[in-house]
Amino acid sequence: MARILITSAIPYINGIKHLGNLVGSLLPADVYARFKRAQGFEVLFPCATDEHGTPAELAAREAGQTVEAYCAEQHELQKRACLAFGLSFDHFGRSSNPQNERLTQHFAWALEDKGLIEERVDRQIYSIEDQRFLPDRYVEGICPHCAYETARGDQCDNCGRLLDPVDLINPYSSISGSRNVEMRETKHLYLLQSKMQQRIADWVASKPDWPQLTKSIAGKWLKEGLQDRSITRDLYWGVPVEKNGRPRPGFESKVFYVWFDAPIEYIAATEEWADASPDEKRNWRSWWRLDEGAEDVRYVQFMGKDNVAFHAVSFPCTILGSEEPWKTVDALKSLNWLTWYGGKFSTSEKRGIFMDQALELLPADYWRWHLMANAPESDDASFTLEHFASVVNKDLADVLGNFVNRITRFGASKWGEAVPAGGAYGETEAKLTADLDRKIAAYTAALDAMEFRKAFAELRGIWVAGNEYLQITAPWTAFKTDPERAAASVRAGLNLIALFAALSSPVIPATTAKMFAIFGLDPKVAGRWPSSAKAALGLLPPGHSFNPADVLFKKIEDEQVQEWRIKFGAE
RNA sequence: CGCGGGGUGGAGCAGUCCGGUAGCUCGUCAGGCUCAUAACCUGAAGGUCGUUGGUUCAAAUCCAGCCCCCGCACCCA
Repeated sequence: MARILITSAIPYINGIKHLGNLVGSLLPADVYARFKRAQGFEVLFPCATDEHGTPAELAAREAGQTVEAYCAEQHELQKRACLAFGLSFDHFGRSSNPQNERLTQHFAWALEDKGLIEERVDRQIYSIEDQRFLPDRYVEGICPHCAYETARGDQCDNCGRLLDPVDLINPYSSISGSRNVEMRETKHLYLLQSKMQQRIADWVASKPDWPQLTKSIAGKWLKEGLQDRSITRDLYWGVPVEKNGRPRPGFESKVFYVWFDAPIEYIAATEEWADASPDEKRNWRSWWRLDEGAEDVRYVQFMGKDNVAFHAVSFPCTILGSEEPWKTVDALKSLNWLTWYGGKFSTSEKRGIFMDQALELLPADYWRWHLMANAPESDDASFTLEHFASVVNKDLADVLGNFVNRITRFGASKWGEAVPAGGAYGETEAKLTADLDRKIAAYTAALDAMEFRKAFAELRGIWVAGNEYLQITAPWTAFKTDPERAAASVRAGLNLIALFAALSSPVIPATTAKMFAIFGLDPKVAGRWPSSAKAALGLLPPGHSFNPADVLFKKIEDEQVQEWRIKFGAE
């Protein structure tokens, strides 16, 4: 059976991520990983924090910490939040670890060897007050094209033109505001992406199954023509620029650009995963090297739409340019943005809910269900607490939770806490299983296609079918006239709980565990992806004992919504 | 002429690539049921698919123009 490698865009180190980041890549990747594991595939799902770059340096300085200490602390916070959300990474690494440093230098060396890297002298803005070269986005000034007053160094927000910061009129540092800046010459390494134009175009053309959004973004970049780009920066914090194992002359105070080393961390995190458990002799190269066993690997990436160009074009330049047999992405799922009441999630203005805060309000599954069932797939989607409460109350509490509650309570009250014997499945059950098989097939197909909204609408329909079945067989009525029939109906209902648990495991794993626990089932065995509803209805034999669970989901009250609205800055 | 995304019953969305009875969830209303978290099940009302024009036997779907909304502005994706 094929192996599946899954990555999510790695979260930047600064701060715990908000719900938009979560649903944009981390959560869909996790849902897909859990789905594929349940189907029996060998899955590897590594993740990491993206730690390098100017923002981390500045944030550390503001916090009065060294950047190393700052990143170590932030990494632990993020790791804890991800685990608490049930994100099932096989390893959660750090792009600042030695594995990534070695691999980044390896790729730079390989690219240079193939004539795809050259030194160029740039003129760049140096801020005397800040004692540093200013990256493009930290230089502001007047746009030379449209005279807009606060154009950023990389792009004018008024006329949209891409700019070179040295062309700005009256430039100043947006870090300190200082106008005491000057132009200095400095050497940088350039990745000659222009030479890769045809190879990337051919490679993209070999991926006809990519979704619309992905193809259009990649197509746009290719149409405009790939530009050579600088892959080094004048920073302290990053992968040092070396040559033959020594600091590269003229680059002693430079590091690789964060966007060059960050995607390499996908590979490095896999190496970290192997190194973390030497006893198991994990072979990370068998996941990434086509010459070392990776030809049976299917690689699926998840990311927000802003990251598509880097994954569909830039990172492939690095990989393909090396001319080494590295695995490249097969399927690429990109999501749009989640907005907070139609506006932006904002750290500084305290708008929106962050992962750690969310879990203080409600368990992870509440958020996971709502976010995935309403994932921003075709367009940006707006998160509102009102919508969240409505979806949780209806889908989780009323449809699924209530189903489990009504059948276990009724069964226990009439037959005791064991699956009732007696009666036999008949025509109604045959119709039910035929209907469920159709729905399960549609659900499975949607998950395979990574169409999450559609998938979870199907799953909800499966839960509803359980309630419909109980309504039709009405064991509470049948019990009076035909107890055998009622027993069969309750037996089917109890088995449906186990079936629903298995089917729900990708999205609400903690609830799945609770549902299996009702019957003392081992999730590893019972959690395997169901192939036949008919077989599923016979899983729990008569006499199998169970414990009616507490209510699975509590409803969200209007007062809570009001309270949270105020607390999290809803407009 | 900046770039990109979008306008489908009260709300949120699917359908648009590959034209052919307008679909789903919530909400509303009515009925049923009473095992269950005032829950569940059934049914109904409600839309000339932003707008104008074109192509066609036929357009939400194809073509052209126009209008409106949302991102692209410290932090952030």
